[in-house]
Amino acid sequence: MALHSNKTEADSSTHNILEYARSQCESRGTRLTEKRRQVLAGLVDSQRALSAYELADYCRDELGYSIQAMSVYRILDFLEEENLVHRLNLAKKYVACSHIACNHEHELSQFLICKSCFKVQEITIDRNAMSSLNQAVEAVGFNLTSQQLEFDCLCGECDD
Amino acid sequence: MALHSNKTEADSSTHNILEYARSQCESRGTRLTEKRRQVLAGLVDSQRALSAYELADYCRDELGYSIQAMSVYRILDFLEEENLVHRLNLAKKYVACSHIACNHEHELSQFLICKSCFKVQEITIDRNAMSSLNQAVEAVGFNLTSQQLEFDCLCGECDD
DNA sequence: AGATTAGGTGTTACGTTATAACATTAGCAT
DNA sequence: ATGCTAATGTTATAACGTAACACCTAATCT
Repeated sequence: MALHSNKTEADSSTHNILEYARSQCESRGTRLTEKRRQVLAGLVDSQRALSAYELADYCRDELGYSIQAMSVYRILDFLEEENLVHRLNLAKKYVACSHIACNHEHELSQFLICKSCFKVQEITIDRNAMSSLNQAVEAVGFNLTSQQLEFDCLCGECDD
Repeated sequence: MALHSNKTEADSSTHNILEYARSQCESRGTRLTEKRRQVLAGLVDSQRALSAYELADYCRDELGYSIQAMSVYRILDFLEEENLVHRLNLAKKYVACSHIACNHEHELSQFLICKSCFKVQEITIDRNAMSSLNQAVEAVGFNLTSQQLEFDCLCGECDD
């Protein structure tokens, strides 16, 4: 029995995503280093939103990778700039972009975050509703800093 | 010159709000203690969103009240239960409810938070837009935990 | 009034998220 | 190899928040 499970991090979908990430970075002239690949793999693999510290633990405990929490922060910053992960301010956690391996240009999406189990669901809100929101905001002299909104939710499993 | 400015915390509008808070607590059988009154006064007086620690500093430096940060947390919890303040999760700060001194039943409101100066503006989003948002959320099996949404913004003064 | 009880506040310690600063290592170019 | 830049390791610290316990004050009961 191994010291850690080291399960097949690279199952088919994870593998596809990492391949996409590699080509994405290559085309942008950035480097998807081994550590960065591992952090992204951990986040994809977990299928949840994780804090930087939780992600460091996950990489160590579930995948056998050793990455310092401080490095995780830096790597998450990098991955966010590459549009591979999203920082969720409300939950103070991070998720892999659900559209990573999609070919189509991704729509502007919003994030539903289960406050209990931290599953994250991306949705795309009706254009009229978004435009009505933007109008209401502008009417009082404000502007949204991002159209990628986040909403505290309960998912079906955690809701009573 | 005094050790602190101790400016007239109880200008007319602040005074009205504190009077409202007192009657509100009285009718609910809760106690608006001196410390609680001071914390609320500080938050109203600042006219911004403040963190618990910032509020403790504000009370000390601007109003001459000495309140421990830990007590501020407890008092903010109390004031939130009394519907006198709102916790803003996105900004990790707190604001006095803008409708405190209004007589009319307050509409369900959303909070626009300037990420730069932390001014907070409450708006009420179009009913159709809110219902369309709720439908989109429910369509994927989630539910909003609160209709009092928060949006990261820039206000007119801070926006370029 | 005095005793009892509950509520409120002071105090200390700790947990979590995040950043800063500097040392060290790895990868690349000349 | 030399040197440069990027990436990571390491340590310290800041900001936000909670937990636990001690102490004090206010309300209630007899």
